[in-house]
Amino acid sequence: MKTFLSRLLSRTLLTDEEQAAVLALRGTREEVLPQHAFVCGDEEDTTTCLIASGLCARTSLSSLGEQQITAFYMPGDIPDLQRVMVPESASTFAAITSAEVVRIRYSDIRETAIKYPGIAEALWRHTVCDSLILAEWIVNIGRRDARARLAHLFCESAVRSGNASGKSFSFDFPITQRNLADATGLSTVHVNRSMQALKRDHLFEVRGKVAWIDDWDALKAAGEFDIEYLNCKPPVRFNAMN
Amino acid sequence: MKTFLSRLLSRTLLTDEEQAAVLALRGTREEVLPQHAFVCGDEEDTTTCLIASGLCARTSLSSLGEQQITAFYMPGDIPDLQRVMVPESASTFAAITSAEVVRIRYSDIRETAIKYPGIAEALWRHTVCDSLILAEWIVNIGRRDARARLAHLFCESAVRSGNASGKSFSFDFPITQRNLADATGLSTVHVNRSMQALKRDHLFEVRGKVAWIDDWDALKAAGEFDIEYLNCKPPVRFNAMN
DNA sequence: CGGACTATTGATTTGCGTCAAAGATTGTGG
DNA sequence: CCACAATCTTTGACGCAAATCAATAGTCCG
Repeated sequence: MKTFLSRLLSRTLLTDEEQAAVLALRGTREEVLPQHAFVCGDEEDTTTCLIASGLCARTSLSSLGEQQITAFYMPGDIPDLQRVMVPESASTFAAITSAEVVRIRYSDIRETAIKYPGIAEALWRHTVCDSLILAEWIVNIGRRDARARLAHLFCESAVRSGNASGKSFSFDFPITQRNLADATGLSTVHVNRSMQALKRDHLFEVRGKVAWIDDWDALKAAGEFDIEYLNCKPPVRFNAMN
Repeated sequence: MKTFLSRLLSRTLLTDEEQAAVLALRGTREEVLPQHAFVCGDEEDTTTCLIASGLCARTSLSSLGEQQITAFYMPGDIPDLQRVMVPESASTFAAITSAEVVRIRYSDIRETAIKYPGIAEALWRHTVCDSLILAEWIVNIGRRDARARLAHLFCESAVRSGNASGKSFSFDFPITQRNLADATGLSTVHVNRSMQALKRDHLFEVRGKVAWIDDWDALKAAGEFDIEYLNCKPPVRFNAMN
């Protein structure tokens, strides 16, 4: 629950009492194997899943059995937070790495949000930030070629990993080429070739589950990446802090 | 403000007092010409725009000057509602038809939401429903071919127009082929050819700004359209109605 | 050490983009 | 009410980015 709280605090100011209320949330822990799905959004399920560790993705299947990843989620995220407001919006998720998820009843989250307006604000802001990323993905998939599409995704990953600084740096990158293909709407073969091109140009490289960025500015340019949409602003609060 | 209220009421139950508070919101009215942009999201702007009439779209420009539409908005929608929570998330919108927008200070909306938890809930739910559509668009653009992509968009439009019922029906459709190309990530030429294919198969046709659907089930199948994500559920409320 | 993913490579095909130009609509002002 | 401009739609020819198919290497893990 600690990671969840710090994720909320990164965007919204919370009182000590509210912070305690977040930490008081309880759920049941669950292990998920790498590359396995873990929520099929059945009707009876009344829980939300907090990612405690590992990297996960929201996935949708097209009729031909092709997968599309619509978002990545990191520890502290609740990928189906939207169910607090729209319970019938079920989705499927997959663990990229091995992961631990904590299933929290969404009615518990809802009650906490009703009791503490600051928490409601934090959660609402969280869902908004999520949707800003979704809109950017539509632009990415709809209008950029393979190279730029991948570069953009790598930039986003770099910033969200929290390691983006300086001209060159590295960060954990457990995402397989198949996952990248699912996220960008490309084929695995073409992802492979495009990544080789990025490597050749000394922009981006993956060696053993670690990503290496040589020239951050050049990679951002290649992906037409504008960091704004990730909203890395200091935390705010509009509700009164009584 | 009436259309806005009824849009909120379609998903969330509000008390009479809350309804009055929504109707009490004030803004300045503005006309927008067809196919013209109308919010460039400059720093100083502190307003949100409610669509009073007309059809609008959220647009993003790629570096090559190509446009991507990430969402369509109808009367009663507030396309940049997210700014209530994340004010720096500015975007550009374009009127598809001639439109009237009402600029409301987002601080006004925020204060109303703080005062009336039911309104906060309604707005939060509204942003969630928006983002469900965004996720579906990612799947559409990422994994479906031109024909299915267009069919899916037509299905969504049909449902959101409120006219979808029976085997065949029609509804207003002022969206040009260029707009469709911008929304689906295709070229106008290919949109044209794909629409001719849909017409040949008696699935979908546009005649003079009116869409005609001959075989609703077949069109849904062609677009792999599952109405669930549009969340056409009766209104709910989780906050207490004191 | 063997089985199952994951990555890489080459050959071939195709859906879709681009370019270009001709009609069809629509809207505007004289 | 017509003329003319602007936008939208349609068509054809051509090229290319990316998909598909298929097979070979790595790599990880029990």
